[in-house]
Amino acid sequence: MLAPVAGKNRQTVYATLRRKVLTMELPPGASLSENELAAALGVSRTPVRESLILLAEEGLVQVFPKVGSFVSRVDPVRVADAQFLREAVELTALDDLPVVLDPDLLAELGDNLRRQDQPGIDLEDFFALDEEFHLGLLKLSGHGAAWATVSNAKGHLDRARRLGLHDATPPAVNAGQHRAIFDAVRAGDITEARSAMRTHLRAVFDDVERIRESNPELFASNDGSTPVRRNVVVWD
Amino acid sequence: MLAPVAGKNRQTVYATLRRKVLTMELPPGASLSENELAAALGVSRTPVRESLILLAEEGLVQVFPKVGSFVSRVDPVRVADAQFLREAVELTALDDLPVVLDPDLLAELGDNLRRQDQPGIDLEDFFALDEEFHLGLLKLSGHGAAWATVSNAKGHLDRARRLGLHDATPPAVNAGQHRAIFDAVRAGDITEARSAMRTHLRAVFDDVERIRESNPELFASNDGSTPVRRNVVVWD
DNA sequence: CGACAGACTCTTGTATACAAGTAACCGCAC
DNA sequence: GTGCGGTTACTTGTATACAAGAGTCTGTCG
Repeated sequence: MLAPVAGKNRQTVYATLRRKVLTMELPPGASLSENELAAALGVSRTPVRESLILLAEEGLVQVFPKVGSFVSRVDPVRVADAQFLREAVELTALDDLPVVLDPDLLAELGDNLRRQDQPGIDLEDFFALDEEFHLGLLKLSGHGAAWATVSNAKGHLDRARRLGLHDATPPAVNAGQHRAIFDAVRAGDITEARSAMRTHLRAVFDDVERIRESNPELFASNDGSTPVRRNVVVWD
Repeated sequence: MLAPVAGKNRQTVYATLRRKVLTMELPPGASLSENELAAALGVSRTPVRESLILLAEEGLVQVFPKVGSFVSRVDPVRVADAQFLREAVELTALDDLPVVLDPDLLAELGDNLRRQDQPGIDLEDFFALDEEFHLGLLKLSGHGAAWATVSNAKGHLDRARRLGLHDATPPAVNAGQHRAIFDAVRAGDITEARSAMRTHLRAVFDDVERIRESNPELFASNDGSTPVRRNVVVWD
């Protein structure tokens, strides 16, 4: 059951639905009836429908005319695409690092890393710090604006990571990789920074592959056929 | 005046409006009243509105509640962002080129280059070939899917290029740069390919800067202030 | 002549009504 | 039991009605 939201505008509905999809509260395959969502959120179909159109544009939702709307399964092709895009952007950004690094951003990143190292850290908190860390690195090279594109493209990747908590690399290991990148960046060793970043991103990608093997039902088939339509309605 | 479209569905309306914005038929600052567009296209407000929402998400349109919707001015920040993204993706893709290149794709690229070399080629045709060429290079390295993201992000860049035809690098020069990239790729010289690609993309970026100097009214101010709202209605 | 107030028009945002089609379900015939 | 046909409920797509605010224009008053 979805709780009604405060504001009844489209932005709120969109943000709510997007969050629920990304956090797997609405898992892949879940049915997203415009009428049901509108009733549950206490608004009319219009803002719900417009939100679904945007989510469909991001690939997080699939709309089948006259049939229904469903949360997308994780598409391996899109995951690989996001992985490549992310590597390309984050590695190239390292090449553009200025000689003198912004001390404020450096301090922020250092603080971020310290928080990542907290033992028993909540996974949602860790993901948030992870996002912030990578965004911070991009800002350091003056390409913070590119994060929006990367973030948008890697929606599928994130969903898989959030789900397969068991099979994923533990936060402590990720935090260690983050620190390796950060140390190399601070030392001005671009080559080492690139290497560490590549190792880190590849590890994330491998996580997704492991998750896929243990939770195949959340992934789309990769045989190039038409996407699955009728799905189990997992929600409620 | 906009001619009515064949199909009355949203996809058609969206494609029509997007094309008119990208080709500058609807120039930056043009007013986009949902009612007017609906009447002109022979549909209701609904598909028009949904199309405008998508275009706004791409940054091609700005919507001011209770005031109006307008074609966005070219935003230098977004242009630089798209430039960085494009460089990152296309250069990184070159690193991933396989040892043995797909002969079909090579033939396609060669044919494309021949068509680019036609003297007195129409500029719209050249832009189409340009797109196809860069997409082909990405396909060659197995990352064709990334083009969608690049293409989406570089909307602002394309608009500027299409407009400032006078100040832009002539097609023949661009075609020459394309051929230099292609030759290096075919020869397996990744370093040279990267160099040629960088030169080419930087030239495109410089074009935009020249266009900006001669057509400042089409660009948003880069002082970080709020975007211009009331604009000259260029259309009709 | 200038400034201010109010009406009016136009805008987007939201809610609702209608249209068209799909798929599931139920009952009947065999 | 099994297969088939019709009905029914539900889906998205589109059109329209209503709401609320912003901006302009005009008339009036000082």
